[in-house]
Amino acid sequence: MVDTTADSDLLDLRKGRPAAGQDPVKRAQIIEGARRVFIDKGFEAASMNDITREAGVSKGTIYVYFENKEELFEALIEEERGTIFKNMYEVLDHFEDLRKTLVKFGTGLSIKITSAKVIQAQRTVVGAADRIPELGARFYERGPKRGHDKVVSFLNEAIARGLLEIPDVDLGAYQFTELCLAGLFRQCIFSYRTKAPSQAEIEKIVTSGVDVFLKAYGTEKFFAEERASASA
Amino acid sequence: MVDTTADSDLLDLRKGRPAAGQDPVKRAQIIEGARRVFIDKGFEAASMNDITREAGVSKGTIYVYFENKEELFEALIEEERGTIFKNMYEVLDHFEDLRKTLVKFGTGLSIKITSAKVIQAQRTVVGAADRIPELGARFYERGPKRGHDKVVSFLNEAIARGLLEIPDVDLGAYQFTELCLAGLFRQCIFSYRTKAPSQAEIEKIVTSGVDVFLKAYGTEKFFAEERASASA
Amino acid sequence: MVDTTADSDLLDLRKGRPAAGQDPVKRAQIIEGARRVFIDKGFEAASMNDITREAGVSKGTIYVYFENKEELFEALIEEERGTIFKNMYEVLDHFEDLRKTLVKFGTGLSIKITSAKVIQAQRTVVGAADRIPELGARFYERGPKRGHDKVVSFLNEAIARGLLEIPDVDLGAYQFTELCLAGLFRQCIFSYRTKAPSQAEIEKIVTSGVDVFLKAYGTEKFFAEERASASA
Amino acid sequence: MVDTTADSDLLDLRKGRPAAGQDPVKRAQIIEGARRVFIDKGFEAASMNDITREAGVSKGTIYVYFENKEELFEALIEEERGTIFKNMYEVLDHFEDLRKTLVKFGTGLSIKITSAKVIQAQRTVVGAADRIPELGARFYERGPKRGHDKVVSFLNEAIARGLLEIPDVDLGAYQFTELCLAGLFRQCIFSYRTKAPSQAEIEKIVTSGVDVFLKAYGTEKFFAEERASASA
DNA sequence: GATGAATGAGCATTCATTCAT
DNA sequence: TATGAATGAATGCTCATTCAT
Repeated sequence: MVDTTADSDLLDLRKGRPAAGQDPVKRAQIIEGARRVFIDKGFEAASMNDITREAGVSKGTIYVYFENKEELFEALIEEERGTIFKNMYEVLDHFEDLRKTLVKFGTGLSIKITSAKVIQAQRTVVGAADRIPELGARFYERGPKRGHDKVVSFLNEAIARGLLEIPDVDLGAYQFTELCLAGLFRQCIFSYRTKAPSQAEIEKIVTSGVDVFLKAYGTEKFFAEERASASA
Repeated sequence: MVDTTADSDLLDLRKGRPAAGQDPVKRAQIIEGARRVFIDKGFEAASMNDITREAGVSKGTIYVYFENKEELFEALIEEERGTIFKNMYEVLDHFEDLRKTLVKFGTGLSIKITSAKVIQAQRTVVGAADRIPELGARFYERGPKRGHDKVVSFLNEAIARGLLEIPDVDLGAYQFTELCLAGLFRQCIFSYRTKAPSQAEIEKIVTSGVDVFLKAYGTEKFFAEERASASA
Repeated sequence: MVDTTADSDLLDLRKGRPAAGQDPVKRAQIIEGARRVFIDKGFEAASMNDITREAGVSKGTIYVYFENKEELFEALIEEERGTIFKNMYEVLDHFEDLRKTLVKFGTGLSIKITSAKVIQAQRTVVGAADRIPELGARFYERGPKRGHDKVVSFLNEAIARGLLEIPDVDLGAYQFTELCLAGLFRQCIFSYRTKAPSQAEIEKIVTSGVDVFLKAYGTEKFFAEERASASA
Repeated sequence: MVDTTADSDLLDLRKGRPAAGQDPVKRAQIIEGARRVFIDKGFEAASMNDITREAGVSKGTIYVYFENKEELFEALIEEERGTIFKNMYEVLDHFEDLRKTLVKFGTGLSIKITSAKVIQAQRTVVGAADRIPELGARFYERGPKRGHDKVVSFLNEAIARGLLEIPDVDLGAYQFTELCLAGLFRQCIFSYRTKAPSQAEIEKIVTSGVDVFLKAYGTEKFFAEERASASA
């Protein structure tokens, strides 16, 4: 009410009670409870009571932080997406050896996407996408789509360097991604596979996928350079 | 339990009334109603009343034929799977021109899998897969998996004929399928795409996919034959 | 199940279970429970659970018979209105002695409108009219308004017979009704009076009200006839 | 309880901070917020949060000044009553031309009582009267009843002057008031009329009402004087 | 064996009230 | 003393399931 101290900064460090719906700790607590319940049961089957119990906050409090069930779910997915796709594309930022980069990136991508946690999250989004299509769309747009764009950029760079020749880069990027996941995504999401593929399996798939990709799109120059560096 | 006594109701013209939950006509009738409702609304949003109405049978009767909503859904999916993947693989049965066959098969596959109806069904299965993992597994196993096996056979035939050279045929088959769907499956299932891709788009993707596949795995012999038939 | 007997008539007398939402006994039971609760607590404060308990039927059943709380309340009011205003206007149907008829009618009207039960019902409607104005409007329209129209007809008859002379018959009818209730309605509805006025009190008020009304609107002819019949 | 100690907070410039729930300024502020919300939404639909916002005080503070929602509402009605009926009866204080005075008073009364705001307030009181009968009673007693007494006084004055002859003055006063409202009150309170009647309509009703009243109760002397002043 | 009326636990959401700060 | 974040009982309503007919 009076004179906040002079060193009051961008971060409000006062120990005072945070404003309604503003306490990030409580927010995180709710999201964490929601994660457990939504991931475990799916959107429809999850009840706000379950979340209340799991989060250890009262019903009313949840509704202070989130307008309704749908918005809470969206917030969770937003978080989840952030976590999932974080750092996934860094390896594409510094252009070095083409094949190695593609393998490294493809491996990281496949591991992430087929990890148990991420598969469950994706299943939940897919299940909810039926009733809230925008939600699924938003998830795709800000997750996989963004990644796709990064791949396109990277491929363009390789084309500029004369290492690749791709008639339709956009399509090429999709092909690359799919080759890295060959079969895994569908197997996981339909729970035909009940646990994530091993690193070895993924590496085998990705190596082969990259091989196919490069055989199709690699230029003479690329193969010449590869032979040269191999004999070196 | 089967033969009801001779004084069986005059109205029942079939040979003896079937035991409770045993009449296959009624069963089909229920499944048909369930199909319309589940596909239209998804598992959670579908109400047993809707199904009752759509199937034209009473609530009680449904519960004689199926333990509960979940079991009815499972039965439907079992059926649906059969319908979806039926005839999809016929084109692979008669080996003719390799590239043309692959394109034709790939196109049919992509159209089917990305059709609104099938995407809906898959979304529902995925959504439910979390709670009933066997359901998703069974769906995959008897649907996509069986198709995959057909592709493997076909590729083996092509290898036998010296047209392809594939180190890991199983993996190659996955790669082929994924190349035909490049990006579409994920876009559809997350409802980033809200309607099925056009035939033209699919054809473009499949043509490119087959091209990549053949560049990677086609033998000298294959390309020689292709050049020959082209110049003919 | 087949062949309802030949004498099946307009009234379905079968003892079979009535269709959903069609059993008039159950309907009456629900309405009766609703009456007790709504009248006791008012629209908002009455809970569907209370009504469930009071009516001795399950929640679901109420919702089979009535779309929602509001509609249940409307149905109750509809009934209530019917009960309240039934037979109230019969006395106006056979034109006899003017003054006597007016007194008789006015007395009946006042007794009805100020009876504890009716006052409570009106209070409930008024309380609800705030949130559901159409409801109050409908109550007025089909209750008091209809009565008002009957009074207008009656007064027109009297005018035609040369017994009354009223510049604005519509207004005259309102004046008559208000004179019969002089003060009572407001006193009752605000619960300034906690019990219904006595018959004696009402008779006194009505007699006086009719007197005022006739002094204002009675014709020479009317008074002449009255004098004549008095001296007879 | 009143005198807080000398070291009272520097910020409080008033003579000692009032004891909890004792500051009349804050009390008025709360009542004012409550007025806006209760009148706008009715008792049930008004939320304490709305009032908090409208009054600009905290939830806790309201609960220091008023035990609960009901009590706050009661306090408001107490106030409101004062406001509504204030100045309504001034016109009766100076006896001048009888007919004109009655018309003027009747018009003012009808306009007030049928104004949207006042109807709203009355509806709310009526709605609540069932649960808190004393509230309605007190409202009537200190509002309409007090007005009624003023009318009685005025009529007695007119009787004393030989202008009126009324066997039962108390009843006459009720009759007069009702004649001025002929039909309007019930129409408004049941929301059959959704907006207040026009000044013209009220004037017509009141003029007619006063006419009826005077025809019934006016003395020879009154009519003689009126004829005289008319011909003057 | 079939029916569909009835059930009541369950849902998402609101809001009067409390109490730590 | 004043605050407003947190509470959780209560709301209207739905729907999978049961069981008397």
